[in-house]
Amino acid sequence: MASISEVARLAGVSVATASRVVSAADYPVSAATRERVLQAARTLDYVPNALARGLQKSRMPLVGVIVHDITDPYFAEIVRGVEDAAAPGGYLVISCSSDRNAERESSYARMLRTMRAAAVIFAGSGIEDPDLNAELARQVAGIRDNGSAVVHLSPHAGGPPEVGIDNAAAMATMVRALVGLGHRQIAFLNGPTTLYVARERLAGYRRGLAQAGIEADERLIVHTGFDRPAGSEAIDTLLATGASFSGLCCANDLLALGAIHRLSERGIEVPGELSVAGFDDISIAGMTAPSLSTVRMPLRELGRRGFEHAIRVLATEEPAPELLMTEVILRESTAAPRYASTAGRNQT
Amino acid sequence: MASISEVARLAGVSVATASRVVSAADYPVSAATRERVLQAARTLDYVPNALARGLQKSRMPLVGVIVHDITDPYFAEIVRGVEDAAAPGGYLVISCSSDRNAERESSYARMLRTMRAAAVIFAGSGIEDPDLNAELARQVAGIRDNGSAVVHLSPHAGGPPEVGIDNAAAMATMVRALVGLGHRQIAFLNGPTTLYVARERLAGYRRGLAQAGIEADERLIVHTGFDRPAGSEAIDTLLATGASFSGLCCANDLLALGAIHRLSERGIEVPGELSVAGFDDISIAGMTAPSLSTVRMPLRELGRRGFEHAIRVLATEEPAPELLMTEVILRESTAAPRYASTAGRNQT
DNA sequence: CTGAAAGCGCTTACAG
DNA sequence: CTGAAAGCGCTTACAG
Repeated sequence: MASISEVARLAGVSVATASRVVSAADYPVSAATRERVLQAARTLDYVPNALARGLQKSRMPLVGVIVHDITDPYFAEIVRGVEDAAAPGGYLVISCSSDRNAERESSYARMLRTMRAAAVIFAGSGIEDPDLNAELARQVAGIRDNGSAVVHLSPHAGGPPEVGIDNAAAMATMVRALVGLGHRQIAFLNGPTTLYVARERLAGYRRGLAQAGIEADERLIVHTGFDRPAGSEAIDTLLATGASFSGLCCANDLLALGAIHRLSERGIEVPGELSVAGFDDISIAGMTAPSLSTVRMPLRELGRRGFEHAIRVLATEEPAPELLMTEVILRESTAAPRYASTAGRNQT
Repeated sequence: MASISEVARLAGVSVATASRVVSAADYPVSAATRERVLQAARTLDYVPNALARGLQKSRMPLVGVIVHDITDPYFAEIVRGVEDAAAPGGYLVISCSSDRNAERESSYARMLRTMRAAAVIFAGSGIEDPDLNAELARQVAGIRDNGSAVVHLSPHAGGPPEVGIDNAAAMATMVRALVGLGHRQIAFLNGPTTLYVARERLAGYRRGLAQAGIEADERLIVHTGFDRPAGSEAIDTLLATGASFSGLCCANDLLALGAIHRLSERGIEVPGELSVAGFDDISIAGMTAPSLSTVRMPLRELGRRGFEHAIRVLATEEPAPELLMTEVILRESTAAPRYASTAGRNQT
């Protein structure tokens, strides 16, 4: 691999000058010299060594995105948004799947720190775990210390996200949408209680009911995981309570999809007998049968804006937190209750 | 950020010694000295600078995975496999979505080269495009020149993958499985003809028919894209031909899912009136309604093995190419044809 | 077992 | 507009 000194030699200039033409776009260099250097770089297939430059700056054009699982479409979409925003500026995006394990999050944060990544974006919700969060906080402090940017897209131990949405308000709106359809007995499949985002969505569920003047029935709230199997299992749990309900709000789409699958296995019609709503609007939400009513999170934009936020932090701009818009999308999985609004499906 | 020299000073040793204890695990250092250095590193929260080390080695523990789109579950799964294999060794994984644009592939390859990524894995099929492939070949040569590893998981302009599957054989097996169910008229939704993998799968379709003694009907072959909308559109194209068929093989799962969706919109029952099969076994294939019959590609393992292959290349081991096993999985989207095996659904 | 020193490939004051 | 030189933070022969 040709180095800048070889380019300089071939062009008959100093490495300082060569460096200026290949890197410092605006530094004054005579047109003739510039041309000679560029020509030399071309003939040698010169590719600058980003490590040498990064060593100077103590920062690499690398942005780590810490996700729960890149295989979860929610996160894939966010990562794609980050990529789209990052690529034009020459930044590369590192995917870090933590499986919601705080230890792995810290470990990834440390590796990112080691490589002096310019930015670290926490895409998933924070996990409640005092010990490990302390370790994570140390890594985050170290990253910031280095002048790198840290951005959260979801609530976490340290507080609200720098770029995010209002989870509680959005969930409350969805609950009210179901009420608007005529539902009064609405169950809730919550995500892991150790996840800050799940708490917010649960709070939103309660708030939505309260706003509609409906008292929450604790039997209708099931705490589970955040993936499809968890949604299936939760249905069994919910039905076992014997409580009646005609609507079901889920803390995310994957839960809703799992729930619908299990409901179909148990011969319960959606939305005929039960209306089901998700949250996130992952890409497959519109493609399932029935298609899923959900809260649209601007996932790709979230990734994009998260990166842009980081860039502003790197420019020491101290950008203000941003709240992105969400939208309730009613598709095929929700409908007016079949019976009178006070009747639940278990009410026989 | 504390540097190794600060650690050395605090421990009262030379930087050479400090470096040896924090990095060269096996280099002989007296126990007492080692302990003092470790202690110093701890109190200073020393995090080694991977850039300085990478500059030495001219290689960073970074592996770039060039995918068509990280949002496509096929690729997300592969990237996850790479992550799983890479993390234990301290490698970080870079996601590069090219959108099947050869220019963006080259651009990513160049950036990866700039950062001296230790490995570059091409997860998606190569794209036929002489000009751009020449540019891509230059970048790949540059990467190899640097001592980094390049691994393909799918066929490409340069030939077969280092780690992959036998696409043609697998598709032929699926065709024969449909024939085994009683189908004789089997249509094929092919991916983009510019993708080498699509060609192999098409060849497999033809081979499967030939093996079953069935002559291919060219009207039953539709060339389209590789995503869901392409599958939907292709159904319209196919039905417009008026040709009759009772089975449909698709070059990938997304196509099959799009096809099923459109079929349902047009009131054609799957598998009642038409059996549909995909290829890849992406994670949602088993969760759709009807669940999708497909060829299971060991996606995650492919990613894992791809990384391990790269590691062996880095150790100058010249590993042999690997062929991973596939498996035909018959789920709900395929069944015996409703009418006599010679009857197609358009035969009224 | 330990250390002094060169060098990896750049960038950037500083001087001219 | 151009160049000599220091320095970013490590690793690694080389010498002892």
